[in-house]
Amino acid sequence: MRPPTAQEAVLTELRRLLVTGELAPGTPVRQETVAERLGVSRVPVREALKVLEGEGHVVYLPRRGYVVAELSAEDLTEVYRLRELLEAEAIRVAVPRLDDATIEAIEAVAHEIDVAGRRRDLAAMTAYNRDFHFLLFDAAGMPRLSRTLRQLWDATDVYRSVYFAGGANRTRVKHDHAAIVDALRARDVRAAIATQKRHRDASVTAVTAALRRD
Amino acid sequence: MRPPTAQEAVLTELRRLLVTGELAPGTPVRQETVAERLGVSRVPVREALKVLEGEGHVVYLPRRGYVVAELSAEDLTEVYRLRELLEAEAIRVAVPRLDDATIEAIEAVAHEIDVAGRRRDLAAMTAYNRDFHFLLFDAAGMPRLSRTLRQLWDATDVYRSVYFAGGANRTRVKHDHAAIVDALRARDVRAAIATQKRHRDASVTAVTAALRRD
DNA sequence: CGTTTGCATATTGGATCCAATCTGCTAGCG
DNA sequence: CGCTAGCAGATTGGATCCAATATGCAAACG
Repeated sequence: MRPPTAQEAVLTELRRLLVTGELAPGTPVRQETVAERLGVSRVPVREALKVLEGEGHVVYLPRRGYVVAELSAEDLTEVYRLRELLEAEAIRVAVPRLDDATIEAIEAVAHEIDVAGRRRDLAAMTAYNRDFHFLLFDAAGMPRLSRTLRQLWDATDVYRSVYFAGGANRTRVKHDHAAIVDALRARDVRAAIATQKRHRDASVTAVTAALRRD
Repeated sequence: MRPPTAQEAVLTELRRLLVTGELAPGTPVRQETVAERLGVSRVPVREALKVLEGEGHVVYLPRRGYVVAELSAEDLTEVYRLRELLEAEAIRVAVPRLDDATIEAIEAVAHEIDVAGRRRDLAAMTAYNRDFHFLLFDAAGMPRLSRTLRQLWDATDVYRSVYFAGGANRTRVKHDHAAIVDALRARDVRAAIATQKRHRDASVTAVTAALRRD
């Protein structure tokens, strides 16, 4: 019963279609199609699309409609560079503020990723992975930073799921996350930032490779 | 002319109302009121509001409507901290890429700020001031960075205009801008970043003071 | 006297309808 | 044979209408 309004329901569903790739980059989004698929009129669909436009998931061409955004290789590098700067700041602020309960919550989520990985549940993995990292980022207590980081993560969600698909990457992720948790426990800011950077770099090369295959 | 669609016209007008403070922080935005004031229906108004919601200019409460966002002191500090990180990156990338024509354009805009200041034209000053800084930022060739920075600038636009109101600040701004241009001419990244930081810090203290007066 | 219930009004959310524009195809022209 | 004009269908943008919910006030109740 979460969505009291239809626009939110549409938004949630469109997001799902976008991250799973069912709505592939480059394809136009027909308002009528989306509307009747979800059993609503075009009005809430248009409002949801405006939100997605602001997040960069779709591009809007007046009188022509909305098209699923395509990510260029340069755009991808830029996203990861900005993540590097902002995630470092988030970790810098968050680590000294972390309480034990939060660290344990983070570790618990890391375990969930592993469990989801064993049953090859990609959707759950990406969702838990996000939780893992944002539990840490949010602990900085900087809502605007969190929001900006979420935007950057959103932009590459479609492409990042390919990273989890590879079995070799899964063990790597598990190892990286454990290393991050260790750094948090030790309250070691430098180690946390460095580990997070290595972790991120591993995924950017994988995603870049996936992007080139298009 | 420019706005082929009504939603864009509404968006532009609402932005103006927000930046000038005619729509003060905390006041609810009545869709009907905006609609009839601009001679359109509520539909394009709602789409424009969704964009502004994404930018953080208004907050949306389902079934209750939109309210002009208020900026807390913590939020302000956060915005400026993020600007510090991202503007440094923009300058780092942009300065080595700057050609003489761009530097002269930047200097020309600095002169325009001064001219506008002499005739006490606050609106023109803030607009030119923005041009001055974003000519530099955009030169980094990182569109997503530019977009993020614009969002951060937008968030504090209402409050920043008070800074330009003070005559003492005007001469300070003139001096700072000249120092920035000098650093650009010398292709001195460190100096440019340091100057920009001092410049920004001066405004944050002024804006914080203005905020407390609320 | 304070609290709560019920009702009238204001306001939002969504559906439907119509106008404007874009797309693709066909036919006419040079 | 290629190119342009124009027409029909598709699609978007916007207006209007109706339903659902929230708000404010007043009267009834404890």
